[in-house]
Amino acid sequence: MNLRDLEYVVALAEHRNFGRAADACFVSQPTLSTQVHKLEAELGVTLFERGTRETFPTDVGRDVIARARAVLVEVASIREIARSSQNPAAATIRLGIFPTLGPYLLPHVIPSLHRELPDLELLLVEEKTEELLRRLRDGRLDAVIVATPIVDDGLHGDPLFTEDFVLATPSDHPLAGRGEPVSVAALADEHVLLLEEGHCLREQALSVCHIVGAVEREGFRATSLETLRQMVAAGVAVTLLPALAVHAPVSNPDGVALVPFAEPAPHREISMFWRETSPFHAFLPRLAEAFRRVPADIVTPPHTRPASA
Amino acid sequence: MNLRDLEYVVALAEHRNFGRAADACFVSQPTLSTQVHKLEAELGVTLFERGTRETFPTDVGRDVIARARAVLVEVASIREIARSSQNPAAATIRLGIFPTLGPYLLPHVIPSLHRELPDLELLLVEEKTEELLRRLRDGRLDAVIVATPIVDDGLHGDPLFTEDFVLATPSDHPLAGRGEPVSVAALADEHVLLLEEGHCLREQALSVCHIVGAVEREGFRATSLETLRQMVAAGVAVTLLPALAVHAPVSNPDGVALVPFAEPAPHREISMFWRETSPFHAFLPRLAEAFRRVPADIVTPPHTRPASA
DNA sequence: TAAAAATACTCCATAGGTATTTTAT
DNA sequence: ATAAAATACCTATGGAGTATTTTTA
Repeated sequence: MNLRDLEYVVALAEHRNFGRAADACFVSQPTLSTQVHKLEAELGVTLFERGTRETFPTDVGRDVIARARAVLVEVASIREIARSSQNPAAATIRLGIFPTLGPYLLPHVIPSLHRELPDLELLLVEEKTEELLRRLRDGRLDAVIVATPIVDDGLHGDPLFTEDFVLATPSDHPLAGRGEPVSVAALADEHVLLLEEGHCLREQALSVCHIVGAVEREGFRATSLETLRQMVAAGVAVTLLPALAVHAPVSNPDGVALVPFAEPAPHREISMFWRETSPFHAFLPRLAEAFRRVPADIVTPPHTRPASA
Repeated sequence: MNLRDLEYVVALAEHRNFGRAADACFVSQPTLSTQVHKLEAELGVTLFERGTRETFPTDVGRDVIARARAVLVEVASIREIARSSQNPAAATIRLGIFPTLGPYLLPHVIPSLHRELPDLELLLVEEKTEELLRRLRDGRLDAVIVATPIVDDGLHGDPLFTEDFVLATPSDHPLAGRGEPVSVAALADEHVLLLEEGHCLREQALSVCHIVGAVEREGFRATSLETLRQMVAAGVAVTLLPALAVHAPVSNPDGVALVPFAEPAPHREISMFWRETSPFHAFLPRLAEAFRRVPADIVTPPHTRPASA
């Protein structure tokens, strides 16, 4: 058994086809085929059921491949430990961020980040929270930025900031008023437009609705925050938008009125998470620090009670 | 990098000497030397400081070696998963047990265990609890039997039984009486003989002493339970012995009187622990079950309140 | 001057390649 | 009939050996 063999079985489990797995490993199909065979012979078990159309792992195969993945993650971290001992700041970090935050947070952070850590390479991935955490746990991501609370097991979390929600209404909506803060209670009996299932913003807005007695606007579920915004502009209903999504450099379409909530405003807590065993464990607090550099008039720094106006 | 290289650096970190590490890996010194060099070149870091008298890991080396160990544990578990898929009961289990229990528990369990699981190979290790847990966590043991509570992180525990303590006194001691149960409170103001530091039996007996106001007999600390027993026989002082240590097939020396405690008797909880990620995770409950087969007149099965007489 | 590690060099096991055959739908 | 996997066979990288030199306490 050697590390290359483990890459082969992991690739084969992934691609379910010897030829494609071989391509992914940059070897020929016979090479991958014989090596997988040899590993099966060495272990004395069949790891894959070969079908002509598709190849898939046996029960033992699944267990073995899960361990093989763990081995490869450890090996990658050995390489990273060695590299980072030369220059910790020259890391390549695979960072995941969820869709209703990423596009609005990154413009505030990336420029200064690039200035402070010029050798840092950030590979950004935008996925829903559930997928981000899955990828973080199995080593496909090095860190994620998500809204707390999360069910964490073996993950280390570092709070970044608290982001208030604001009310977005069609301009001619009664609640639009003249932009003065409005109480959350004013939402009672409103029909609120929400994102589709799986977005954490949907759950966050829903929990606000449950508290004050608002209900979801039936029949429409937006697939992105931008769609949501456009639907409000089209006069369909009101919605909750996170603060970063309504501040410069983001511009708001005509027909949408933004109404801040009176304190205590509904909000969400944003944190960065990584595996305690990550090879970047010592470096990631510096990255988190950079992500805290969002103007305090947009978000609230962690461990700070929102000041009542 | 390949798995053999990782074995080399782990062995070298262990033996702190190229020649001895090479012997341990069954290769020649130049082979190990060149392979370690190549790995250092590949990683671009020095993993070991070479001295003529001794060789030891650099800071990066220590981190790398820790990960290398983790890799090798995972690889061992891949082999074990494959093997156990053929015959789960033919496992070779490295089982640790602490010194004041092992010699008295095993005779009650091994014979029937051997009958029920004839293909099972048990490698028994007797060490103090702290060392057992260290070895369990780093993969040198597959399971341990220790007294709860323990600080567990990622360990799975399965309660085995509750073992009462009995009072052992010199035969001419006032508390010896005629063997009738004696209250724990009777220990107040007694000087109790204890084991040396590091034995969990010492801590267990000490906590009983603290409750009733007994103190440690100064000047003597026994290094084993058998020594303790002999010192009681010699009339030095009283002590607490665990139930299994005073029942057949163990025989007690002349000059020692055994006095049971009245309910509720002081006792200790014995459990088996293993890593949640152990390749034996599915099998070990069967082993635990076997270790519960101790006559109920000696110990109390788990989740059973001791019946008041 | 000894003990330990590094170097020189040789060898061969095996990972990997190409060409081809076998298998299953 | 066709796509996929297995087999045959060849090549060459690199892991492991022995013999020897270099290093340092």
